Amino acid sequence: MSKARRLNYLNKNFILAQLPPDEIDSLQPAMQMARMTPEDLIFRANERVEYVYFPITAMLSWIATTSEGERVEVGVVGWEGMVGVPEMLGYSVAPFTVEVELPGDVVRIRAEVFRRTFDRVPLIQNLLFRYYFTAHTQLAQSSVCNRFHTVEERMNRWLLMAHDRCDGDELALTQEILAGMIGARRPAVSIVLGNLQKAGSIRIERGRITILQREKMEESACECYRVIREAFDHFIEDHQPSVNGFHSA
Amino acid sequence: MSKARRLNYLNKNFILAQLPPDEIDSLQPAMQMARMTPEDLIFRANERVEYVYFPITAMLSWIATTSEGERVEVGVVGWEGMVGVPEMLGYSVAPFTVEVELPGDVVRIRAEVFRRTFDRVPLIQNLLFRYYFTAHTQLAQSSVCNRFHTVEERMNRWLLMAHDRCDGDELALTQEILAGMIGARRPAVSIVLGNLQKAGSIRIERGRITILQREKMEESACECYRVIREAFDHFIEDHQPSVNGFHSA
DNA sequence: TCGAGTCTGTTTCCCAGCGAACAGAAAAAC
DNA sequence: GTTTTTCTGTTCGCTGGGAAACAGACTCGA
Repeated sequence: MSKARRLNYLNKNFILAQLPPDEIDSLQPAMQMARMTPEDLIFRANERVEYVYFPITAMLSWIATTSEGERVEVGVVGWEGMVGVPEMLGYSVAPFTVEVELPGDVVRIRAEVFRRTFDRVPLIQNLLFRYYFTAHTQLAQSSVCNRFHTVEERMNRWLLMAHDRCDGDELALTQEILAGMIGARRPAVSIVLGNLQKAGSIRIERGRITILQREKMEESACECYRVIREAFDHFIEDHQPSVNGFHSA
Repeated sequence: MSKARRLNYLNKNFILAQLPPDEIDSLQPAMQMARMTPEDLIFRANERVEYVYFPITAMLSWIATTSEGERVEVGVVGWEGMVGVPEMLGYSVAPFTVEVELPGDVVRIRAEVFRRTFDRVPLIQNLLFRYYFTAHTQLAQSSVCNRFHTVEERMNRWLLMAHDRCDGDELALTQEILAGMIGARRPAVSIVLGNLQKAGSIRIERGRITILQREKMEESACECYRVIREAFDHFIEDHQPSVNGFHSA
């Protein structure tokens, strides 16, 4: 699986791309493009949702936490998705935290504006329902992966998923943040990253990880990456029957 | 939180109960009541979905597995829910396995019949979308619980969730099955159950666990039980504004 | 240019729970 | 009844990775 075959979508968000042109036009005044960095919070669990977000080059994460402060990512949201569904369904607070994991651009729309469109257009409801279903598969597979697989396997999976959603081969994140993503301690991450670098798969710099040999990482990742990837490919394919090559590689 | 306050719903499935009477009438010929036991498979991952299922007293589980045969439950489905949403969205295969965990009654409807209703009635689409959103919270919390909490905490959570969905205080399951649910080995389950019995919370018999002191178990469970419970309460409450007391205990 | 702050590499100790194995008890089949 | 199967209780060695701690390296602001 190569990363290249998604480059068609780099310039826009997949969900937004499915909207009929006249709906896009009507949303235009309420849309803003913004550059987000990991310091920007999207939602904190149980706080009010004001905007819905459609990532372009940024990568967001759903984070689940315990009262002891442990945290693990349960799902990623990139150019293929959105966050803010709860508000569309009439829930005024988000059930968990959403953070910016990799800096980049997002489109945001005030929740009440997008909700009017959502309520009026069955196509969008169906699209988001399908997206949520896809996310369901992602959550389930992450769950079994977080339970049974080693730090090394989980890290391979995460880096590949991040690579699918970022712009280029460089991931701007610290090992501390990465540890929070895969639900491990920083020292464990440090050791595993060191091994990956020795193997030539990645290059480590302060605050940055560069993917060098994606293929090697795919080999050593657990099947969870493939399962999740196929779920998303299936979602994309359903709505883009005319695009050649996306799912056939 | 007491179990008693849901007894109103014991005789019917919550989703079905929300359907307009005329829709129920039209579905009636395609509906069957069936008694299911853990030997009956509902869906196996990647196989075709023929029926949608609405549990009454049975409890079903979503199971995620790895290629090594490890397995963990990622969500439970009881009287409050249904399985078969993928088929409604046009996916002909289920993304993961669904099994009967506790024996009991279910209502089943041929998938293509229920899909016609789903396609025609926006109310049902919205209802199922909300249900899926609720399940999302459940998956996310299960994920962090499976990652960080001890076997004892996870078992307390699971037993409470099962107790909420079964008929009475007896859970008909083996320790082997329970181990698969919480993603642990059987010996660990055996030891923890022994401790719970010593504490007077449960009674263990061959193939059966009886809940004796629910309150004590709620105290020693992690917060994950409460988080998931509140998500479901919220879902139920939204659609039952006239029912007093359900959410206020 | 220097020092404070941040990020990374590594070490040591320690334990929950996995893996494997087996004996005893209950149920089911004969 | 007796045999066979299934389920449960328990033991023990082993290990991945959690918890804590610290030194070195890089960055940036004053």
